[in-house]
Amino acid sequence: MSEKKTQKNKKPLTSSMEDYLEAIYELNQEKSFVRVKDIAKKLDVKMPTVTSMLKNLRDREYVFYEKYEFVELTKEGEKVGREMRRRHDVLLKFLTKILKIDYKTADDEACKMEHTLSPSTLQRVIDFMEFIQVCPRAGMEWLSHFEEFRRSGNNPGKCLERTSSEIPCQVIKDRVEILTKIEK
Amino acid sequence: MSEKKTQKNKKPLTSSMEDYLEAIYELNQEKSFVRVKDIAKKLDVKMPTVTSMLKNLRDREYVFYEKYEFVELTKEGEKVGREMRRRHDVLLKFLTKILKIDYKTADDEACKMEHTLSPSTLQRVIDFMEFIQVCPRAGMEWLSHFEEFRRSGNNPGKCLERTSSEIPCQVIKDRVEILTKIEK
DNA sequence: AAGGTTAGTTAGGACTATCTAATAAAATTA
DNA sequence: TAATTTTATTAGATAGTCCTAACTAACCTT
Repeated sequence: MSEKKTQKNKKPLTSSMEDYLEAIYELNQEKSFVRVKDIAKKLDVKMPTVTSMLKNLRDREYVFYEKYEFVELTKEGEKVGREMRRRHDVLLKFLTKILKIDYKTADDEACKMEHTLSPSTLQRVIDFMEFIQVCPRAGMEWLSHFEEFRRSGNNPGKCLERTSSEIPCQVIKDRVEILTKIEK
Repeated sequence: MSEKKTQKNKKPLTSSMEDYLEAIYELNQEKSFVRVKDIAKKLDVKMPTVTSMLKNLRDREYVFYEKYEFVELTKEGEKVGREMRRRHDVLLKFLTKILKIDYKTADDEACKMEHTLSPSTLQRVIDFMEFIQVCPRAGMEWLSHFEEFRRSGNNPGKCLERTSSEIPCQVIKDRVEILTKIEK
């Protein structure tokens, strides 16, 4: 019996903990050292809250932390921080580039969503964005009609007009394919 | 300056409270009377947790509740419950019909997302789905290529082939450029 | 290097959401 | 109706996240 210490004692992280790790990850990229004050500011909490969370994260081995010293992420902590950042970016892109939501709102929403979506759903969002880019019937030109559509009170409008040109472009088609593969 | 009681004492609801109101709303539609036990089961919590939440929601005037009696939503409570259900449905549709996520997963994700999205973002999701339906270049037939696209490891495949002759070279060129930028 | 400013910590409290164990009321059944 | 079962409540505990107030360490600045 007994959960061995080898099992690494992994209670799952809460959303809040993920926020802290993401914040530390970002600050670390900007500054190379991370202070309590900056974390507090970024997350809009008071410093004592940060201190107590750091102790917690230290116990769980996501950060190195000794009092009055700068904070550093452990390997595991960095992994989580980077993953949260990646999720955030994916969602932000989706919200701004596909749904055409303004940056500030989208950024806020992404913050909240990044904790809830499962990896597979997130991947599906990525795939969908890629599909829109690559599929010639969609693409950015098509998507631009979405804005029109909304502005006109969800009236089909120009989107109903077909494009008429019939130039074959095998070469460019190939390039699309190559690009798609490169991202993998 | 005193917050008048006329102002209705509105602390914002937590996600958890929203869950309870949604659950009660749904149970009410199935059964006409709602018991503590059923709420507990639906939300996967123990009965005492429900009891204490009901007291809380009663204080906030979202439910009528007297001990040992059935629970009912107030007008306000019903409004919230219905709204949560609506949000859930919108997200479920988006996840299953657009992103092609399987029902069970989508339902779980919708549960989590319904609390975080702002009304305006949710509306944007609705508009986007409508746009896809209405715009002739997209539509369900187009969307069916998304499944193909994924299955083939995100290879444009048929989606590209069958329409490459309809799309002007310039559009595809632009798309290549955009694709390149977005992945940066 | 003394004194002030800034940054960080400790102590202690509040609130939410959950649980278990014990108890009590309501419903069912024999 | 009395006994049993089911449903619900109370009491008390825990974990997590946040706060304010008071104190302390580290850092500048003269």
